Amino acid sequence: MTERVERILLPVRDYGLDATLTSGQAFRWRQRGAGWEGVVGGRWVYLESSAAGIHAAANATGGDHGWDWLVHYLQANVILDDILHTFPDDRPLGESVAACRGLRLLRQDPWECLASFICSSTKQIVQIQQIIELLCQRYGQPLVTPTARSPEFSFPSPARIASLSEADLRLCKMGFRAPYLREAAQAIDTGRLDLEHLRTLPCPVARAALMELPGVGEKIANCVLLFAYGFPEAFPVDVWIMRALRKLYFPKRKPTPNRLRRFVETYFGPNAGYAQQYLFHFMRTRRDVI
DNA sequence: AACCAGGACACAA
DNA sequence: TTGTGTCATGGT
Repeated sequence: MTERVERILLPVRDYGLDATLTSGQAFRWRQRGAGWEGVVGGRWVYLESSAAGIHAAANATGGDHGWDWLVHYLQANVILDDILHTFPDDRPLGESVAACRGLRLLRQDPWECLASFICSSTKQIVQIQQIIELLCQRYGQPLVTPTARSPEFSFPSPARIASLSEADLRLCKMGFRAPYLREAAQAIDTGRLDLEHLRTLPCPVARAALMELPGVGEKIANCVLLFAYGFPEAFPVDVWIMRALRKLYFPKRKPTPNRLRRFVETYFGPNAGYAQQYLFHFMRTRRDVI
């Protein structure tokens, strides 16, 4: 089939593309040449940053709303300084911001984000990437890509995954998470959970709704609230963040879950989720410092 | 080669 | 409420 690649320059400042795409919030970006190749909203995309901004290449779609979908995904219209100014002024956060210049939060598709993080529990990021890639290769739909390029696949829909057996899913190396993913897909496919409706709800209500799903606890729910719905106060606490918080802010003895919740939602301010992402990426890339 | 990974859950005390 | 075992897989 024929395809035509369109290109654009998004003139965005303070955008750390590498940090953003490798900070464990999205799992389908692969380094290719000087940039990154991935799939957004069912389209193949190539991104490369330069001093002028982000160069993007994607298939022509028929000119509906131009590149709005990509600007929205990248959150390229967000004024990063406005976010950073709301952070508390302490040393670990200051070092994290300095080391992770331009780190952003993406605005992902809720289903892909939810499914990805259901597969994430006690897995390293590289393994999560492998699981997601297997899932897409096996059960996604082939996408139009530039010629002479390896085939890309869409992220399988809730209906598609709901139609699979647990054994089918285990072929993607997701182990005990397979029944969780299957049941979540069924809940959404049958309409028992409406992911679009969650956008309109207050953050705590949306969190409670997500946690109704098997295999979705507070941490995974917060990842979806932050990375897909854009609730900037959602604060996922994984093992890395827990280690950082205990060492930096609770050196005496470890806080109870309730104490920890109250701390992160008061201390880090209205954009606690952004602060969390900076601490997380800093911890994982400069392990020696903290 | 042990140890651990962007956890959740059932169950014990 | 807080602690422990279990689940599956493979990277480091």
